[in-house]
Amino acid sequence: MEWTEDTISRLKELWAEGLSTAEIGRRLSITKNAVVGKAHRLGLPARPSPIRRGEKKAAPEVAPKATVAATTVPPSADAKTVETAPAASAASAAPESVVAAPVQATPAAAPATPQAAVQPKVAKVEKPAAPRAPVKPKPLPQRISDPEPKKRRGPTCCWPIGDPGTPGFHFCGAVPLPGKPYCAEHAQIAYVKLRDRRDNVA
DNA sequence: CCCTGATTCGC
DNA sequence: GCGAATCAGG
Repeated sequence: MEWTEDTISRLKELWAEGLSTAEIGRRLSITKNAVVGKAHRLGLPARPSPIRRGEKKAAPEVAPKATVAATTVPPSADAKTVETAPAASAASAAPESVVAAPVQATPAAAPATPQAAVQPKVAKVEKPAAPRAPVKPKPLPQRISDPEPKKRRGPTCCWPIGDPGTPGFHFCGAVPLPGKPYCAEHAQIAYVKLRDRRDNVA
């Protein structure tokens, strides 16, 4: 792996987005190990790791202090789902780019590439958590297509290009696939099967 | 089993 | 420096 300025930059970016290492790896076409390894060497801030290894069982200190410790939970959350971070960040950062991607909200809206849209695991994402919560008169999501034909600024691919916060940063801007927030080119790398990944010890 | 990230260690 | 192998927790 050739860690060029560009790839490193991209790594940092995605890492900061809160994507999982495997997810980043997929994006950069490398393994998660490579991602983690590099991230570590770069001194990137470690993200909430499930484990803690090399445990030195020293003092059986029970509860020294009840330090509140504001657990900073990055917005990684659903990185593993079908959609991936760029959309999220794009939605929040994009000045005028279309609304948030309705991709996962409307599975049927993406018949183009069933490979990604029809992940069985996606089902778990939708979980009616509030059983007794009164049904909210949720405002219906406005569709992508512009209601005003006259000022029809079509949807644009919101794949991030460059480093957010830097002058050159922008979004792809190409015409996205129907029902998708990305153009054909970026959709191809944005949607990856959960299976068939390179990190499961082939 | 699947996932996750961290560390180790041969290269 | 690199990353596969390994470890370890959910």
